[in-house]
Amino acid sequence: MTDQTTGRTPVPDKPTLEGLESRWDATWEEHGTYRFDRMKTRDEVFSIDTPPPTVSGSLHMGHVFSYTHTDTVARYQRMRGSEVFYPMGWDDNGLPTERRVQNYYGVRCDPSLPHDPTFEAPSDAGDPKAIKKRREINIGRRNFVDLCHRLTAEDEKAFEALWRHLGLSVDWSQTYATIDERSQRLAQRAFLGNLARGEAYQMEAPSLWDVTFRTAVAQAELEDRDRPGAYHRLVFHAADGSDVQIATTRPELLVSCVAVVAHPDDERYKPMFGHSVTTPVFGVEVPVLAHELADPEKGTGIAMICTFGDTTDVTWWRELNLPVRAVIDRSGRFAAEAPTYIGTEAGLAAYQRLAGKTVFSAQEEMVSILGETGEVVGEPEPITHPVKFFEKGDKPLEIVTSRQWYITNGGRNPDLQEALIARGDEMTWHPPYMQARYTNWIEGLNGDWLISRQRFFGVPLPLWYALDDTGEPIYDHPITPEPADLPVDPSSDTAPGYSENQRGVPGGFMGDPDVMDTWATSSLSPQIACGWDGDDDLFSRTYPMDMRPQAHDIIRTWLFSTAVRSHLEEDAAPWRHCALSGWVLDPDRKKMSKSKGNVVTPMGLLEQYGSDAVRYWAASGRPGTDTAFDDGKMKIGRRLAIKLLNASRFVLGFDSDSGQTDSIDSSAVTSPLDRAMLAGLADLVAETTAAYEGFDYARSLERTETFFWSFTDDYVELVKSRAYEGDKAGAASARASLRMALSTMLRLFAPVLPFVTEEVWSWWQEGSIHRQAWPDADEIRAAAGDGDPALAEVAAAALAELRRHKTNAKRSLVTPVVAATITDTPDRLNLLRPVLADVAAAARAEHINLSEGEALSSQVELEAAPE
RNA sequence: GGACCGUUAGCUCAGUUGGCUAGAGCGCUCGCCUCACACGCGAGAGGUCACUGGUUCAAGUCCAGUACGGUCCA
Repeated sequence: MTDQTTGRTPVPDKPTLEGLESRWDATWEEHGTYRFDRMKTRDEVFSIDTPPPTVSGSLHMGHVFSYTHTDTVARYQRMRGSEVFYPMGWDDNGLPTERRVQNYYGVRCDPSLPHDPTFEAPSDAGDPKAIKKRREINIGRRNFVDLCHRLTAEDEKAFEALWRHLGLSVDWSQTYATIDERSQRLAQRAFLGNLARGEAYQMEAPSLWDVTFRTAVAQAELEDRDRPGAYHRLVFHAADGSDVQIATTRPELLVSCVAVVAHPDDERYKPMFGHSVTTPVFGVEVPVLAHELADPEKGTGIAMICTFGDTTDVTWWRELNLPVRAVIDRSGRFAAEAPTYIGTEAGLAAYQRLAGKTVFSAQEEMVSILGETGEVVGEPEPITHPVKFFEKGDKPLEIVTSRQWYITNGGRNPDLQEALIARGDEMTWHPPYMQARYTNWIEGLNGDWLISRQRFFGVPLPLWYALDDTGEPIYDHPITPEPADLPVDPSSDTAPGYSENQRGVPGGFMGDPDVMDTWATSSLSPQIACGWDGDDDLFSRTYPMDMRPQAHDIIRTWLFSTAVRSHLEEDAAPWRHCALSGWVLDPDRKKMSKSKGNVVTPMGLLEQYGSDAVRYWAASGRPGTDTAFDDGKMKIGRRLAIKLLNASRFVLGFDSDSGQTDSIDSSAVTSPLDRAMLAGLADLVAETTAAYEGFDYARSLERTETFFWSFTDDYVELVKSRAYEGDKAGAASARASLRMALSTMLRLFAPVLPFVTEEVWSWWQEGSIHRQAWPDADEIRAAAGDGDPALAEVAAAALAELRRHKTNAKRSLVTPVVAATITDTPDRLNLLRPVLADVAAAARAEHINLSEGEALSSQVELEAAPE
């Protein structure tokens, strides 16, 4: 029930946490509590670049963990008086969504199929059994993309509902999706800018290729996985009739061998440099070359260079100016046509046995051919070696030569590399050692950023190519759209200066079929959020952004690519602070991930323990530190929230002496114990403020919590009877101090426990606690006057000493004390004297004698136990 | 192989520029219906601060090395 005149709700008899989330979320929405006021100037604004979560699938505890950290900082900044700009985006383009749509609807995209305007989503969507029975339906690209939009729209709703339940103080009127029209326009415009400035270029080059997804992948998407393999010793033939044994893990690539290579200092092979050898089976003559990347310890110390077995082959190919002899096509199979450089009948016959085979079966076939010709020595020697995989794929990557688009990122330009590393110094890293990850990644780059993807659900590359008289595309001069026409889809929009019936015909045009890498759009999140494409006013008030939070595993991808784009576009670092959060580990200290099957879904936990409790767990994880999933910690958080309700009920149960429920009369604070408590509180405020200034929400929470528990366990017990029945001044002092402490601690807890603190605030104050001023240490210190925190500590220790007697006697704590003597050092007794009356009252003692001694001890006589 | 992080009570973790007898919570044991709270309160047991050496009046803290665990990159 709400009081009509004050807007306050009365203190309930039995306060509870149940239902706080939906009630306060609705109120905050109604009052626009987290709405951004765009009239504020840049120095008044704190802008947060929330990395848009990928909407495919579900949110996991890692999201809850990391986003809670961000929210605590957002709430702190808001209370400090900053106007917080805190938009939320969704990153829904790209492969994960495509896979999800394929599985959910049981469809497959076939870009060669025409658009079907009458197509409707399969009615058995979401039913894996039914889909398995009927098999996948092939649909055209536009129909497929429609389904992607449809599914992600549902996901976005579910995500927003969860975020609201968790209590993120996001301005929900400021959402975007990296695939929405505005983001597409912006991403294409940025790309065209890169192109005009020479930062984007296309190149026919070897690139890593996933044969399952049939797309190129970038360096940032790679991971090494250890796989079993084997060295096969192949016999090459020198001109003088001698043989050379060369060990390889990929004998099937023998046909694409272009050279053999050994270390320049390797005495075994020095005499052969400059000469040539012929390959077994195929009889192709290849040179013997020297290069320091050839490892004398590996295999026989001399390696064959193929097109392309691994990234070292690519390096050798580039640095040694070798020809290309590609045999594997984009589906990962050997080409049907035998290469023309095979000069022998036997070689051609051998190739026919490989044609059309996958890499795996071609290897078996090649080994048996080598066995037949006797050009393999001994048994294969099994080894385990790292193999490159697409992080989302499950087949080893092949290297194929293809025409791809790149954005420069320092991987081929030392000056740019240095400049990007220097950008790292413009940002403050939390924790600081994370900057090393950024620097190391840039130093290890070996190529530019490959941004084109042979996929469907993404932002199209905004380009067309003129076709020459034979129908071949003229890549050197791509046709670009007018800025006003953006966004464009070159596969359905007509190139400027052409008519649609010229598509695909000689003398006509073709659209670039590729889309951009997801990160080519999401790396522009500061530009998208801040209105770079036309809202210069907003941009000037929010960019560069103040804070970018993320988990530490995406430093190399998202963080870095965003830094690249801001550097190229704005000549600036995108943010002032980078906050890195750790991972959520399962109790066995393994990273929680879907593939490991150890994920816990957040909504059940939020409902079971309450959002504040789950946030408490999350905020206990220090910045950058991996944290074990721990529902025990959530139970503690829940206990804390309940304690706050009950302690508040106690404090607010006393009538305010001024008659105003919300007022605090600091001049009433006269008792030494009250002043001591408030002095400690002032120290707490100073410490937690400093912690938040360093983005250390965990430290702030820990200190506040410790203070709060001793407040309830000791201080409240010590002043309880004085507050109830003390003399007028003593009671007034206790009541005012209790209120001041409550008001302060509620605000200190508010960033972590937004629901319960708002609930309690509403019992006695007007407006949202989340728009109140952060507590001021000086103000509290002024009220504390000459207060010394040591008095409160001595009082608590004395009370504990008296409690111990009752506990040891197995008596209730309310058992009256007939006689008591406390012994302690003179110094501590001097601290104790001013607060002795409060100690005696809390211990139910009429009188306490003091005695000087070496250390704290006591003699106590309790009232006789009833018979 | 390179870089970074970590190792403190059974568990999860604090411990700031070196400075009293190393702390908290959970768990465990025992007790207590106490006028905010039994979803609570009180008390107790529990540690060779991974190891070795060094600096210092003084080291969990600083330095060097080792071991183990983790992450990122080759």
